[in-house]
Amino acid sequence: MPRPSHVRDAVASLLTESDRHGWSLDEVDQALRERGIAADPSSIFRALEHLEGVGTLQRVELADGKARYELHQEHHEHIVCTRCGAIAPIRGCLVPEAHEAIVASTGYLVGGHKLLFEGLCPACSKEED
Amino acid sequence: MPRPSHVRDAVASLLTESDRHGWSLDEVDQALRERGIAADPSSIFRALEHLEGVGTLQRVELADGKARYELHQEHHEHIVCTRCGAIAPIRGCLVPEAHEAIVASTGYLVGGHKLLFEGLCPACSKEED
DNA sequence: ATATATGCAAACGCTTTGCATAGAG
DNA sequence: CTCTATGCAAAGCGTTTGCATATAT
Repeated sequence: MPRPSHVRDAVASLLTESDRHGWSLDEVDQALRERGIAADPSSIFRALEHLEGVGTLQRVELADGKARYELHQEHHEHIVCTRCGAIAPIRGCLVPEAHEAIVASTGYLVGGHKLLFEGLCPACSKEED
Repeated sequence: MPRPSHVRDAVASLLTESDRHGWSLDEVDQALRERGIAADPSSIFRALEHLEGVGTLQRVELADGKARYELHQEHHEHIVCTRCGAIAPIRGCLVPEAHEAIVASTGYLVGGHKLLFEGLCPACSKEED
């Protein structure tokens, strides 16, 4: 029988209770510490891995080379601030059904897509004068 | 005055003469060896970095965490084969002018986007029966 | 003589794994 | 006793940098 797993539980609560997207391992680590929970990075890694395996989380790649996780939910895109790195979700799908056109031009069978916008978050756009 | 730079020149010719997109450092290294040119990874890295700096190449991120380079050219997207990793370009822009909608929903000022399709390349889709 | 491209080796950041331990059932 | 979550330490992997060397001008 499984033992209680404080790290895994803490990671799950954190990502469930926050509406933040695209958590890196370090960001999870830091947020846990702020909640008074110190956990080893490898434990957080395994927690994220496990929660992805059971379908609670999904891994997203935001083109900065870091593994990022968020609640597994309906398809959506992200926008990342090029100045401070803040990540916001963009609900809905902005990519038209271009599958046929892509098959025609490349011969590839399209399985899915990842769309990432870049820009300035509200706070950073103010400070840029 | 600059000295001749065989590594940099070889990298530039390679990426210019091939129509392949999204070269990783390792792929460049291997292709150079096949051309009979052995170069240290750090030299290839610096060559890519330099060629990006002078505008010959551009760095692209294809969500696998590797730094990838290709000829600097007009905006286009990519599709990557989930089975063998082959990369093909998709000419034109498939993302509608959703900037106003994104500003409305997120408050971010949109600067650009990166769109990556995933699928099966022609060769792999045959072998999948 | 000066400037720079290169190789070599090592540092680095982040991810991942091996191993021993501790603690719940 | 058995099984699993955890910490600790170390290995991996790709990128990046410091340093000494070689070489063209």
